Parts: sequence; C-alpha cells; structure tokens
Amino acid sequence: MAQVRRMRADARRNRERLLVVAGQAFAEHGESASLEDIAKRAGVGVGTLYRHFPTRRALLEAAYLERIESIAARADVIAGELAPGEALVAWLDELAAGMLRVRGLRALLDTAVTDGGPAADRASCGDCVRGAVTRLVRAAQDAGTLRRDVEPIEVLRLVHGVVTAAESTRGEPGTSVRRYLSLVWHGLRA
Amino acid sequence: MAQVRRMRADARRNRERLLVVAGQAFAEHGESASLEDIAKRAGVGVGTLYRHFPTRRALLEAAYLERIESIAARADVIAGELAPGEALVAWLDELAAGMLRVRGLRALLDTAVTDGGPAADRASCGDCVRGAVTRLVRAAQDAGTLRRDVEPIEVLRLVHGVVTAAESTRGEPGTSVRRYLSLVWHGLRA
DNA sequence: ACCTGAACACCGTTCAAGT
DNA sequence: ACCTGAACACCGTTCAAGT
Repeated sequence: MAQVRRMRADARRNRERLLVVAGQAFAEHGESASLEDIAKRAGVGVGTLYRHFPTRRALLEAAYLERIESIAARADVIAGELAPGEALVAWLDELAAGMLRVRGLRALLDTAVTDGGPAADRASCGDCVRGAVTRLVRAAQDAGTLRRDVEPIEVLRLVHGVVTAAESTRGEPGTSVRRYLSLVWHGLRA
Repeated sequence: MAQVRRMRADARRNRERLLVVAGQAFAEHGESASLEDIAKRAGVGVGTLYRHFPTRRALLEAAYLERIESIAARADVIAGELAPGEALVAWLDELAAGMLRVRGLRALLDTAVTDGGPAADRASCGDCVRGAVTRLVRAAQDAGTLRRDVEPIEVLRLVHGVVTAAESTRGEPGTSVRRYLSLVWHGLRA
C-alpha cells in the first residue's frame, strides 16, 4: 500500500473515496462503524474495501494518518516554544483534545499504546506518536522536570486512560480531561 | 427480578445455571461473550436467557452482583483498620485488582462510572460501589488528606482509566496498575 | 407461567465471475 | 489488475407453538 501512485486510476479513486467516507463514518459511529455501509456510501463493492484495507485497523489508520501525523508534528513545534516540562503537558493536552474530538483516534492510540508488538504497525501511526512522546518525555527528564522512572509509552497509556475516564462524563469532557491531566502531571513531576 | 423465591422451580434453576455459566463466559471472553453460547452451555433456549435477563448488561450485573457487593463491603472493613487516606488508597487497589482479574467487572464499573443516569441502575451494582467510594472519599477529605475539589465519582473514573491504561501492558498489569494508582494518588492528595 | 427453537435481521468476510 | 456482489458464516433478538 506504499506506492499509491502506481495504482490504476479507478483503484486510486476508489481508495480515496473510501478514505473520505471512512473518516466520516468513524467520526460518526466510532471505531465499529459498519464496513459494508462505508463501502456502499463510497459507491464500491465490499470486496474493493477489503482489497485496499484488509483489516478494520488498516482502514482506521489510513483514514486518520494525516491527522495523527499533524498531532505528532505539533510536538516539535511546541518543544521549540516552551520549556521541556510545559511542552510535554501542552502536547498531551492537544493529544487528549484530539482524541475527544475524533472518536476514531482513540481506537488508534489504543494500538499505539499496546506495547507495539514487533511486527504490528511498522512505520504506521503508532510509530510517529510514540516518537513524539518519547522526545518530549526525554527532554523533560533531562531538564529535571519529570520523574526518571517513567517510560514514554506509560505516559501515552495514562493519557489514554484519562480520556477514557473523561468520556464517561455527562457534559464537557474537555473540562474533565484537563483536570485529570493536570492531576496526573502532578504525580509525574520530579 | 427482585423476588427470586416466587419463581417456578425450573425457572429458578435455569436462572441459577445461566448466572454460573455467564460468570465463566464473561471472565473468559470479556463483556462481549456470545449470549447464544451462554444459553447453550446452560442447557436452555436463548429465549429463556432473554426472559430472565432482557439486556446484556442485566445479565452482566446479575452475574457479578455478589462479587461487586463483597468489594463494596470491603470498604467499610478497611475504613475501620486504616487512616482515612490510606483506607481509600487500599480500597482502590483492591477494586483495581478485582477489575484486572475479572474482565466483566470492568464493563460494570463502566456503568457505575457513567454518571448514573436517573433511571439507569436503581439499587444495582453501581449504587453500592458509588456508595462505598463516596464514604471513603468524604472521610479522607474530612481528615484533610484528600483535595476538597474532587468528586467521588471522579475517583472512580480515574481508577477505571488507570485500569484501562494498565491493561495494555505486555506483562503483569498488576504492577503497572499499582504504579499508576500511586501516581494518581500523588495528584489527588491534599 | 415458563420454555423451546425456528425465523428474521444484520454484519463481516470470501471468492467466483466479470471487465 | 481491479471490481462486483452473491454466498456463506455468525450472532443477536423475537415470537409462535408447546408443556
């Protein structure tokens, strides 16, 4: 699936349509949106969907790749603007906000967080998020702002957990998530 | 479903069998265990399962009611042995451990935590857990060990999140969950 | 009053046939 | 090389018929 360029014109068009529709569907119905429905709405047979994206996760990742990458990219921008400790917190805030806004993202971070199995997702979404958090965590640790005994992936897991916690609130999960994050940060701080 | 006594003998027997089998099934396959399978293993028609437990959640709650109640009861025992702050921590540890051990419990706490909708689960599992955590939290707050601006249900949510986080570890989620809990506690402490 | 299981609906996944 | 959609499998849920 690496070289999208070489595909036949109709194949590329179908792939693109599937991604757009999948993005909407996942945002609407969550990670378990009906694949058959996605195919139908994209105007292709189900078989075509499976040909392009053999698993649900593959489709999910492809649909949100750009968004994930842009969040990961924000890490370096923020790192240039704030002190190591604050940079990490600020980025985690953005990450959490993104996960609350787009339901599919949570399912994805789930993979990123599940101790990237060796083969699992080479060079996929998981990698760039893990890379981003690792840089920020290490920087904060070197600056003496963050406990040394915390692994980057653990921070990711905690954010995931905090978002889970915030999602079961009645109104405004955004408010809760910020509270919870600052609370966790209190515990993580050196 | 309140008066189990008044049921016909065969009905009561079926109900009991369903509960036992459901307990095993949920522990094995998680909250989404096949209901048809549970009915089959219990030696009853699916219709019977639906008659006794109209929703999946009803079955889940009934299957784990005793276990939940015993966890909730532990709260008062612990409260009598430890200082308010430590009592809360100790109980949360037990709660988290229980959720890790029995997969179905997590789904249940999920309900308990989702801001008990007015009608939702009157006098069900959710209530006794919420009651237990409320007593411990208030005591810790009165003793000045816990921040005043934290709601009991928020503590429950955080535990839920922490368990979620710990579950995506390769080995020994028990170790992680204890780390994460103590970390959250650090942030919650007055 | 309660049980049974066939019947229906829905969704995921595969694959033979088509272009 | 890619697409289509019928076919199969599986599961949840209901309900007419039975005791």
